[in-house]
Amino acid sequence: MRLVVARCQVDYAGRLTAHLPMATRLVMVKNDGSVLVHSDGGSYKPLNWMSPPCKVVEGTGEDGVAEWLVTGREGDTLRILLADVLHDSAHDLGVDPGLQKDGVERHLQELLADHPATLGEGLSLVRREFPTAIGPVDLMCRDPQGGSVAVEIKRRGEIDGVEQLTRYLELLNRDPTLRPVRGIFAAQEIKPQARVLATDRGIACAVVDYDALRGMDDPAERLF
Amino acid sequence: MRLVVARCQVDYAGRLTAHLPMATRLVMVKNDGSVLVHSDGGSYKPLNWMSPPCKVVEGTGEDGVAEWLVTGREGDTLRILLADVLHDSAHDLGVDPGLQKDGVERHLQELLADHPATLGEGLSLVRREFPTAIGPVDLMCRDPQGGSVAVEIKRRGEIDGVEQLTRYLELLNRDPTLRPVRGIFAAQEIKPQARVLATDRGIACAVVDYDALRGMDDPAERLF
DNA sequence: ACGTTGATTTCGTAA
DNA sequence: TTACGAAGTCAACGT
Repeated sequence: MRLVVARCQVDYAGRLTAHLPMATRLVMVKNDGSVLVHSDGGSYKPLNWMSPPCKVVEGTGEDGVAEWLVTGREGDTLRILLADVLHDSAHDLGVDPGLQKDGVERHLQELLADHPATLGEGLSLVRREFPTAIGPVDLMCRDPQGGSVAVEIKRRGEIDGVEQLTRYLELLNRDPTLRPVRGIFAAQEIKPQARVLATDRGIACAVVDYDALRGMDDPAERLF
Repeated sequence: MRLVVARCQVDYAGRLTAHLPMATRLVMVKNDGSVLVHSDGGSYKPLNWMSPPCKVVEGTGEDGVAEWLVTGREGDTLRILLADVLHDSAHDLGVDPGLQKDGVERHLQELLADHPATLGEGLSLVRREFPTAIGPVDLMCRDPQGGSVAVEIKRRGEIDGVEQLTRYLELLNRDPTLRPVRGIFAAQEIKPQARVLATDRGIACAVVDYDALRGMDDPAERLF
């Protein structure tokens, strides 16, 4: 990895065109050739960048100003003019062992599979990841009357999730051994527009309390 | 901005928990206190990070190993153990003038609002961002026969956009004062699958020439 | 190789 | 301030 701190101007041309006026920034060049231009604020997203695979050609423009031309796979280009180089160093980082995660949507699905009744009175689990031709339904349950209930789980409930559940329900309701199948859209938070669409399609909405579920799951974390 | 290259171990606890084993990486500390941990590959997204506003406390753990504790607003924490520091430098970057973009969907919508006839013979604009219960339709137009036409605009036309327009049309066609409403799916580029789906649903596709539109908009940019 | 789905998404804009 | 959609989204996973 190479780190360059310099006054620079950056121009990108690809799916869009973007321009950064001359200012002092960090230019990071990774081992695979990818380039990131960071300022001293914002979030983790660079001001401008080129994703791998790409190629960097270092040249010299007018007035002896260094010019880097980065070319991507789809013909997009990033041009960097380096006016004053304040720092330039290279480092051998080796291969990273990678990130280990825990606590994402998968976890929410596991908790709800253990406590399906929190989604609706008397619901019991049939199976998780119930297979269909267009992908697995998060949870398949049964209600006290013996009816089938398909559950789609999201961390944040938006319109896309309702669409997804709608597709599952359409398919499942063609199966005479399951029909009729109703749907529950479960999420930690449900956006108003998603709720409108779900209600319009006869899909119930369930807001899930992740911490409460975790408490039910692990008695040690209960408060009483 | 401070740049540290070091063998380090990183642990995050917040909305999820994440762990990075000991390895050599770049740790970037921005002026607002935000921290980014980058490896030498991947994309522009760091392996781990803390978004501003946050606070960094440098301490010393067992065996004299440096330990940084980064605390975010929502009580999430990032703990960094620095075993071997290979590089450590600080740089004053100042405030960045910011990025200028061009060519996004908004601009395309403005241009098409000014020239609706490029979408279909004799079309005229009723209004941009025509409101519905599930969100605004990009353009609402009227054809020479007085029929309503809903237009969904994308830079790249994919299946999601067709689904979106379908939802609008379904809703709009329930309104007796508008009915019947037909749809046009407009984009700079339309993926084959999206075109198939649109056609199947009786939605017309319009491929938009951004440069030509811009030329119509600004006579100075015309080539002839 | 391609499509689908999730994300500590981030970022902008309009209500 | 909030809420929503778009992103040069990226990345993991299944077909």
